[in-house]
Amino acid sequence: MKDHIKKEIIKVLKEIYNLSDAEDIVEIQKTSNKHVSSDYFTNISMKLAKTLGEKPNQIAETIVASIDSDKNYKVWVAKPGYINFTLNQSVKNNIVPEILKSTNLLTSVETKNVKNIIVEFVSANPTGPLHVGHGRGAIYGNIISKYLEIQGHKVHKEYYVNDFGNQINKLVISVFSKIDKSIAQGYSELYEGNYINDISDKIQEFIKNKGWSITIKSILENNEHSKKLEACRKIIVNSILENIRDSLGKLGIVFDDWFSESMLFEGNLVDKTIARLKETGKTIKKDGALMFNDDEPRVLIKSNGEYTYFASDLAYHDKKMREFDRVINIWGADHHGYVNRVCKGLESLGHDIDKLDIHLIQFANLYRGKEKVSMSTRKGEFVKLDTLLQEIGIDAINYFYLMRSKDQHLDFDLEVAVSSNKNNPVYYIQYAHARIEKILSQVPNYEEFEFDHKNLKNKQEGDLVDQLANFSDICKKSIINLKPQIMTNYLYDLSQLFHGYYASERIIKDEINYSQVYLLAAIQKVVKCGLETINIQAPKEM
RNA sequence: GCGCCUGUAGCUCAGUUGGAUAGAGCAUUAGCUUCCGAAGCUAAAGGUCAGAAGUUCAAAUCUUCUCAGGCGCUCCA
Repeated sequence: MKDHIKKEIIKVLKEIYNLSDAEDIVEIQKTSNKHVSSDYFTNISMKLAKTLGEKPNQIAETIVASIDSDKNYKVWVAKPGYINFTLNQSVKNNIVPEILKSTNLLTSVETKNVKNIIVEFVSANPTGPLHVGHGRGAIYGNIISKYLEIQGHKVHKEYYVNDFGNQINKLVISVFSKIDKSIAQGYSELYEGNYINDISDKIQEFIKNKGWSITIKSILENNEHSKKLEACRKIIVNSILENIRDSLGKLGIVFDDWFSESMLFEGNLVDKTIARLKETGKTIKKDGALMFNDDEPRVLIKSNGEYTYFASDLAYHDKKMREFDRVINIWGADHHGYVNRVCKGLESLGHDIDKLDIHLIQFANLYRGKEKVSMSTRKGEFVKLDTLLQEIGIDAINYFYLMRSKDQHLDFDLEVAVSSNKNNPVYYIQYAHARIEKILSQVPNYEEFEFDHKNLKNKQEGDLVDQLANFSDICKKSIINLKPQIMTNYLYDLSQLFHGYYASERIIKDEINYSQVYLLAAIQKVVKCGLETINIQAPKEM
């Protein structure tokens, strides 16, 4: 209908004003103002006022006078020159059967340009269980991947495992020092927490089973035992990774690959990447270290010969850039200072930086009522993601982490998230779905009756129909632009309209208006579809 | 000091490509059950869109500056 109106306007403009570029300047917009009872409007007369030297109102009247009359809508002018189009309600009502007939409500977001995309997210260091600080990135990365899949792209979800370097050594020391306290000497800020104790038990059992009759200290310090140390290191890292994988699995997050940093070194990829970087002349030697010469020199190889995180990260990204059409990283906002460095490095390696998309996620604060929940990672006193899941459930986790733009700091109130009332948007939306289910179950034969577009007349029905008609646009905005919060907001608004309607209009009555039942069925279908796209269940009863 | 994000009602936040009188929820106040789930609904009240200047017929939205908050600027990862 929008396109039809646009064509009509263009036609008129060409006739009256002989405008050759009418196609480019005519815009038909959806009316969002609540005080104006129109569905679409155009601002074309304001745009033309200057060049034509006429008042916008006058131009609008002239255009309207030339528009062929159409049964489907009314055209009218409003100051200072808006041309409004009010669609006939019963024509709009046809969205209801259209939705019900559709086998896939999301076809409008499908792409013709299918790409091979890697989404890397979470990638928390394997030095402890996931805590609530990891939650937002995990849920966000998962939905971004899903959104890209809905669009038809080939998506590869990857977790980058930093199992190389200092923090892993520190982890090993932390575990070993539980067996022999003297090992901790000389180290500060070792990892603490029950999980460290659990793993040290595991190591002790492993050593016992192997029948090794050597001290834990000698495994660590004696070079003869380097293979034994390596075996222990693997057990430690793997048991943490298992825990992480398990936590993510409970959240419905499954990765296609867990790519390990040490693989980069085993395959000499880091050296190869650095060698290529050297060829570009962008590296310098300074104070015995090899540096990438960006705005500021950035260390690749330390003066003691160790590689920095930056070095292996460049190798990793180099690999991703070669293997995929589009590379997406989900990082915490605290990494933003690092973005430029990686981009510059990749550019020097000859990559098209437009292929790389780094999503920085702002931090989320958890509250229990007014009290802020501490996220301190010191001494293991953090709230684990598992604990959060147990407390509020998977649906609330998804919704609350997705309800705000990634650029927005997020305040997440646990008391609201566990409440079973209208204060909790998740319950409110799910309740709408369940309420409709209850009604539909009482008229199981409704499909034997015809939908009549003339039988939805009141204001609330009109508002609901408009909101249903918006769904396709909302999907585009949310799914194509990768903005889940647009979906959560839409579903909340739709539920609100529904609950108001439900309270004022009785559906099951002596003479049932089956068109109303169809309307509810369409609402339910849209709610369900919307919830599914953001990984939330649509319960039939609750 | 430099960089990124944010600033809209008492609180938490929507606000589409710049459009008409600024939108919800919470909290507050006043109401609504012989009836499909009150796990709900209706209404009132609440605004210097951080501030200033600019662009425009039109600015919460774009530009510049100022102020405030969060985060980052290691031979850390």
